[in-house]
Amino acid sequence: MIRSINKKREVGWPMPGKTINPEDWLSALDESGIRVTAVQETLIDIFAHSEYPLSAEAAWEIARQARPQTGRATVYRMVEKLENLGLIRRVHGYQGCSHFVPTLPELMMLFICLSCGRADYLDNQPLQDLIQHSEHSSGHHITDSRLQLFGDCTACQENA
Amino acid sequence: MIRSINKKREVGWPMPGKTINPEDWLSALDESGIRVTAVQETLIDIFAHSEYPLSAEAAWEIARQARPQTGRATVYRMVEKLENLGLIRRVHGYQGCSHFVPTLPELMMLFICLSCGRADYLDNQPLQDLIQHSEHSSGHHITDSRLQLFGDCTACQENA
DNA sequence: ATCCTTATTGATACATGGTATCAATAAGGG
DNA sequence: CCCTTATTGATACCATGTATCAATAAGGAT
Repeated sequence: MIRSINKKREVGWPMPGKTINPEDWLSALDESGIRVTAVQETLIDIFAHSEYPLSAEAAWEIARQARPQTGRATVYRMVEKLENLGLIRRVHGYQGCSHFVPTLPELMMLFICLSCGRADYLDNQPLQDLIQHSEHSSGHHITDSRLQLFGDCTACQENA
Repeated sequence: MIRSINKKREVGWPMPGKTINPEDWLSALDESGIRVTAVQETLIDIFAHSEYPLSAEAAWEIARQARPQTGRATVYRMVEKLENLGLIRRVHGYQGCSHFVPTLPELMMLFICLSCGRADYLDNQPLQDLIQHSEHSSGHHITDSRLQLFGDCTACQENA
C-alpha cells in the first residue's frame, strides 16, 4: 500500500499563501500557560520544517541529533501538547495513524503521495461544502471530521 | 472528546436499502481460498450484527461468550482478513483507530455519534464529487481516501 | 541578581495493542 | 475415510505509548 518510507528532512511545507512560523507556535504554547523550554523549541522546529509527516519516534530520533539527552517520553508529551493545541494533526492511514503534520487550515484536506511521501494541503472549500450538505441531508450535527486523501502526486506521475 | 463508550450489542445497521448478509461474507472468504471455520462464522456474525464500531479486543470478548476457547490471536487474524477483503473498515479517530464497521458502500461516508456511539452511513455522492473536484484542481491522482464524520445524531439532539 | 515554587525533564518501569512461533486441530479434496 | 495443509489457541514476544519519580530549570517574587 505505502510504497516508500520517509525521505530525509528537508525544508518548508508547500501550502500556498501560508507558512509556518515557529514563533507563533511558541507564543501559542506560552499563552496556554506552558513553559517554553529548549526541547520545545527543538521539537517545534522539527515539526514545522519537516516536509513529511513525522511520527513521535521519528521526531525523537531527529531531536537527539540536536540534543542527545532528549528523552523519549518528553517527545511524546510534546506531541500530545502540540496536538491538543491544534498545532499539529494526525495523518490517519499513512503508515498507521501515528504520523503528524502541522495544522495549516482548520479544516484540512491533506493529500499524501504514496510514492514520494510528500504532503500537500488542498483547498478545503469542498470539505466545507460536503459537511454542510451532509449535515442538512442527514439531520446530524457534525462537529468534527477526519479526511485524508492518498495517491500519486503530479511530480510522481511525470516521473513514472 | 468521546462522550460515551460502546453500549451493549444490538442488531442491525441503519443503512437504508442495504443490509449485511453473513452468507455473502462467508462466500467472499471461501472464494478467496480461505477455509470456512466455526470461529469465522462467529466473528462474521458479531461484526455484521453489531450496531457499534467494534475493536478486535471487544470482538474477542463477545466471541468468547459463544465460544469460550476462542484465541485472541485468531480474532486479530480474522479482523485482518476481513479488512483485507474489504468487508470491514477501520473507523479513524473513534476511540483511537482500532474500531471496525462493516463496509457498506465502497466509498463510505461514515458518521459516528459521539453521544450514543451509533454509526450511520451517509450518502456518499458528496465524497465522490469532492474527490473528483480535488483531483482536477490539484493535478494529483487520488487512489484512496479516509473520511470520518463525528457529532450528535438526530436522536441525541432531541434527547438533549 | 537570587531565591522559591512548581512545571518540565529524562530514566525507568509499566501497560496496551498487536504479532510471531509452534504444536495441536480440523477442513475438505482425493 | 485418509491426508495434506490451512487454521487454531497458547504463549512469548514486540512496538508504541504512558505512569512514576527524583532531578532540573523557568520565570515570577523579592
